[in-house]
Amino acid sequence: MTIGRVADAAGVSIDTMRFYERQGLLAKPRRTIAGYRIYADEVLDRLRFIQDAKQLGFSLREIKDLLSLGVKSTAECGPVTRKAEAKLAEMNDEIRRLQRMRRTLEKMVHDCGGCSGVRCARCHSRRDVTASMKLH
Amino acid sequence: MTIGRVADAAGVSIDTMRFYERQGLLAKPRRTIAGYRIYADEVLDRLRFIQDAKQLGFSLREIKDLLSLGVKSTAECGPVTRKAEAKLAEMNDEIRRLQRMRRTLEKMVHDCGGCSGVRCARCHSRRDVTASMKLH
DNA sequence: ATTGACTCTGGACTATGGTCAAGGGTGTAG
DNA sequence: CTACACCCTTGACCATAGTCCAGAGTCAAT
Repeated sequence: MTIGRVADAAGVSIDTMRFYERQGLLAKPRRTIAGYRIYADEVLDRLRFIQDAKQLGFSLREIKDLLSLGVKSTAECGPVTRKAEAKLAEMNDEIRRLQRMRRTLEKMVHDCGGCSGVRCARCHSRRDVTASMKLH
Repeated sequence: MTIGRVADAAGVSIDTMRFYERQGLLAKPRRTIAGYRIYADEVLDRLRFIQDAKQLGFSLREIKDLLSLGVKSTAECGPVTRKAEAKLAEMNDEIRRLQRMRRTLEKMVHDCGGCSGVRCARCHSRRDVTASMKLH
């Protein structure tokens, strides 16, 4: 298959395919004499894997690592599971961070009811977060 | 105050100060004859505001908007509240997105116990997310 | 033979939030 | 006077995940 057919079948752009190749997520395919890339069907599995992993929140860099693990070994899933668990921990941190931000922002909106402006000259000395945003 | 003193006092770098100025978050300060930036103390309030808003998850672009609202009007906080509420909605979306990803990833890790590799040749036709990552 | 669709490479560009370096001028202390 | 710390501007660079473009070559059909 040429790059265009693969791209269509996988729902990615030709540019994305070439980009993934540069990034090491797709192996360098063989070429025709003219230099056209020729792919075997398996590349579609790989592209599917990449898209799934992206949806799970993995970065391309992380997906590359996952792929290199999976390709090397069909006997142990430990490393993959560990990566997944590490990612899970990261995601939990990020969720908690967002939740903290949300609480603070909610509080700010709630405390504001009908006040006057973003900054309050009387707040200068208060250094809890949002002190400078606190409304009268 | 010169830029270096302000930067030290606010805990940002000189480069950051100049960057904020370019981005329109800090007003262009007056200059000495030699061209040195001279700041009044109020710039510290502004920098504090920026840091607080950053902690709340606002982008510099959004902070710029908040500042322009706050500066223009001391009489209405409606626009600010509305921006905060819009941000809140965005954050809720993002939290939910992350939670969905987390659930999927948790499921994948859980279903995996002791299996063999990242990709499974038998999964080709299953197109729910993680089909391509599902382990035997 | 020519048209149109496809492919190639290399490099520039997007947004975000800065950081760093080069090459120069300024200010102050000894 | 000289050294050193500070400041100036311009412009390049980091990661992320691509997108887009120019200019050239290729392939298939008419």
